Amino acid sequence: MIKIKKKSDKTKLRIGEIKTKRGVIQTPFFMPDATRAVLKGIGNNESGKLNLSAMVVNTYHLYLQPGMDLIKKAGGVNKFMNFDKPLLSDSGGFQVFSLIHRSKKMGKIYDKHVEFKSPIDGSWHGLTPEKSIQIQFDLGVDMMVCLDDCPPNEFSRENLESSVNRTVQWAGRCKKEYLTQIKKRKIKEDERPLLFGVIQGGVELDLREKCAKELIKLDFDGYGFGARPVDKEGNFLEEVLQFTAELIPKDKLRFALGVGTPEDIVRCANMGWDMFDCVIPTREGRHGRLFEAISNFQFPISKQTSISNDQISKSIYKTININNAGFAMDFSAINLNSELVELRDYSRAYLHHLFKIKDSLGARLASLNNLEFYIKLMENIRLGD
RNA sequence: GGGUCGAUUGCAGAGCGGUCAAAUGCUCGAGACUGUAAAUCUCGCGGUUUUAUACCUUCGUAGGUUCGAAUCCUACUCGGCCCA
Repeated sequence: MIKIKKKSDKTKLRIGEIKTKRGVIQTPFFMPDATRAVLKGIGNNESGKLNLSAMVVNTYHLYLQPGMDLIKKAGGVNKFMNFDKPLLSDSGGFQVFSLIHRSKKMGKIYDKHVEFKSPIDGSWHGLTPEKSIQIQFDLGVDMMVCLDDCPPNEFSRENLESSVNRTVQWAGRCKKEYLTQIKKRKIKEDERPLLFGVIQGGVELDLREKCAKELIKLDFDGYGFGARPVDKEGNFLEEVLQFTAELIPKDKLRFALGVGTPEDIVRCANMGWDMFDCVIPTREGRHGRLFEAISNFQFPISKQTSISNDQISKSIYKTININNAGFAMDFSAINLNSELVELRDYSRAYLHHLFKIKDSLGARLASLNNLEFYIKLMENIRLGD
């Protein structure tokens, strides 16, 4: 499925490409989260400027709002949001389960399906693996994800085990429904969306292994890393990520869902993970935190492997909080090295001002800055070592 | 000129004898954010230190009553409104 073009001799980093119906994507790559079919505060037509590989939308959010009838009438989510590059839809598992794990009132998990309450209007909905897949076909995306049971990492072993069992069982139903939909919709082989299974198991390595083995039997295009990639204290689960990457067949795509900080991405790429998505660049941008590359990615960062996250982050980038008083009079460019004219021409003092007066242009500029940083980070990783 | 109401910590604005360094909101200062219930949330915001049911300074100014005053009284200063 993944065509490997280059491998590192020092690490597990692999550089390659994958084919989707909307085009070829160079790996490893990062997808910003456009959860509700919009890159928050930015818009989707920045793709030309930003050189995005792909983006992530969410089954759960779009099903609730604006609803699938509308998306179908719009001609699919790509058309609706005016984005012609590949899209991946997340299954909604993470959202529904995090909703329920945060408040039991918000839903209930059954073996066959999951029920949840819409936080928007309080209405009740059911989600089955089949329904999740059908919705994703209706979205018309390039890559889709099986509905999984996503537990918090600190769950008991017993709970993690049952979530693995449920995830595997649901993955089987997803695959079956996927094949049914392919047939029903008469989708040709080179037009079919890629399907990902999600490996759960929390921090229990043997459960990760069990989950991976069962999923591999079902044969997916790629496999994702389920659950949060960090523990409660925010420590990156390096051992678990490393172990899980090894479980996935070499010709399959490895998708580290929700990863992450730049240093987490570098480390995961060096473990052989191919795909990433995260809210960090856009969310932190909206909150005024800007990523700034040290030495503007002049050298390959994939060399940095066995050193700690802290060291990696210090050697790649620093962040600034544009809200801080020190920027009030800083008339230097937001980012002198940016490809985007507005990031070169607007000053930090002006961006500081925009945040102070809460004008959305501030969020937009900061998010653009961070996305450009992430995209350049991935381009740099793809240089190899 | 007469009457009347008011003056509170950057702003607005509670408080009307002790539990008040003084609610709340904003501003301000800082922090968090990892398959987005996040343009959100957290903390700080008179000073000092031994960080405490501590001390000092503060509720227009100056006095007074009281064990005790931002809160009551008197005068003054300034401001709003009403009447001349």
